[in-house]
Amino acid sequence: TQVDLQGADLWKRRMFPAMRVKISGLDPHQQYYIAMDIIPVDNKRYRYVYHSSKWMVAGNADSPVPPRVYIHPDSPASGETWMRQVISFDKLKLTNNELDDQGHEYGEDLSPVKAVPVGEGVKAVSFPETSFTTVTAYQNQQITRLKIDRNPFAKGFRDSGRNRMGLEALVESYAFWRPSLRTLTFEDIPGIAKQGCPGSPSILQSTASGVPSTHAHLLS
Amino acid sequence: TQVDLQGADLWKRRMFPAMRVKISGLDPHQQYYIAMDIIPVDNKRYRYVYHSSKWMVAGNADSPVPPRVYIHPDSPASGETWMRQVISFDKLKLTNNELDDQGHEYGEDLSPVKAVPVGEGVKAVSFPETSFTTVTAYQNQQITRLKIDRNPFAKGFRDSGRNRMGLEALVESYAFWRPSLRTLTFEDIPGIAKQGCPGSPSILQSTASGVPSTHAHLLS
DNA sequence: TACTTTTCACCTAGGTGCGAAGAT
DNA sequence: ATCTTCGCACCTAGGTGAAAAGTA
Repeated sequence: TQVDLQGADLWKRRMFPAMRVKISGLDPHQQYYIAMDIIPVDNKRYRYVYHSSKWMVAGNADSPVPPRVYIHPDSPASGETWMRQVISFDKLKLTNNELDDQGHEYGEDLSPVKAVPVGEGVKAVSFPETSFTTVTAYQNQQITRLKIDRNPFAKGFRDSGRNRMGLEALVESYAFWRPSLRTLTFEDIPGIAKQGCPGSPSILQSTASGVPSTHAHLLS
Repeated sequence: TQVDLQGADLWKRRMFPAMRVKISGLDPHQQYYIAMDIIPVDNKRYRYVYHSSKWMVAGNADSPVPPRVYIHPDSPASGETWMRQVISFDKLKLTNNELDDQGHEYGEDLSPVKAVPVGEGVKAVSFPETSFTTVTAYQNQQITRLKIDRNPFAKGFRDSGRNRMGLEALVESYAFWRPSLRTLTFEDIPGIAKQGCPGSPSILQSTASGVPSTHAHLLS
């Protein structure tokens, strides 16, 4: 999935199809912290070659960034509360600014290994299917349309002239801003993932891609 | 202080000069719930008589309303967290709807005695200086001006033609949306309280007045 | 040129007082 | 008539993609 980290505030931009997780197996009466971090897939940067419609290696990633963790704002809460409904990380913000440590996120770490959350009784789970690509401009018109059609804040760009292909009916059949269980990816939309859109782990220009993962901090 | 519970959504209206409290003496490592409720001053309703500029008794209050408690959204938090900064109840909403129990507030109880929060180790503190009057229309132009000048959301009504008396300079000298320590009342604005504006405990038309008080719930 | 940062029109979401419309 | 409720213009606060402006 491509994530736009371009344009305006390169400072702080939400990750649009937000990470949404359902948890089970917690102690209902125990208090938990739940956090999320992002790990780079590799240390390369990519460039989109238009005529071949592919991502080509275009150098190495920026200098490694100290790992950061986004603690879910509902933390701490009881296991009962966490398990009651889907946990959404929709307020997490991406940035490439190394100085920003206001609980925001943006991984450009070298090591592809989880190493961030230190402490007692910490359990980390990684979701490879949530890997995404940070871009400065969407290189796929289908992705642009998805972003505009499904993000409420992009409604201003929804001129009906943009939706013209047959895929629009399928997109519309999905609930608005209600992604599927674990997380909303393009796999949710039939036809897109299978066409092989160029959104797998890779980089464009200056930003890195990574694998968001959730970490459940078990505290006393 | 008069609180507008009129016009649009009689449903849910914020209490504008919000209740703001600073707490000390808590156990820093203990978890606390902090809540607030409102208690009626009496069971009468009042009418503003224009020529005499006074509130006159105009009947009895509406049927008693089951007492409701507004739990501060930061609850639960450690004593250290609570004591670190001023606790603001600016998201508390007033309503006269008896069915609304979505954590909203509006007291029209008969008993002037605190009785709401039951539980272990509950401490309740009442602030008589925060008594206010719910009205359907502001009966005092100075109050209207204060509401418009100091509430960011009422900026659309700030035509400079309204501010003309000498009091405006004093109002402007105060920080915007930063009331004094315990709570923002008209006592914060020199000249208003001393002129005896008709905003002491009393009622206009259909709504009740009350004394907001904070209750610290000490839990394990 | 090539890349980064700022700006902007256009939205969502919600809080104001006021005036019109409804209800009794 | 009086009282209640609804609608509305006008704000705050913040999230979009696109395009302009800045930077080397």
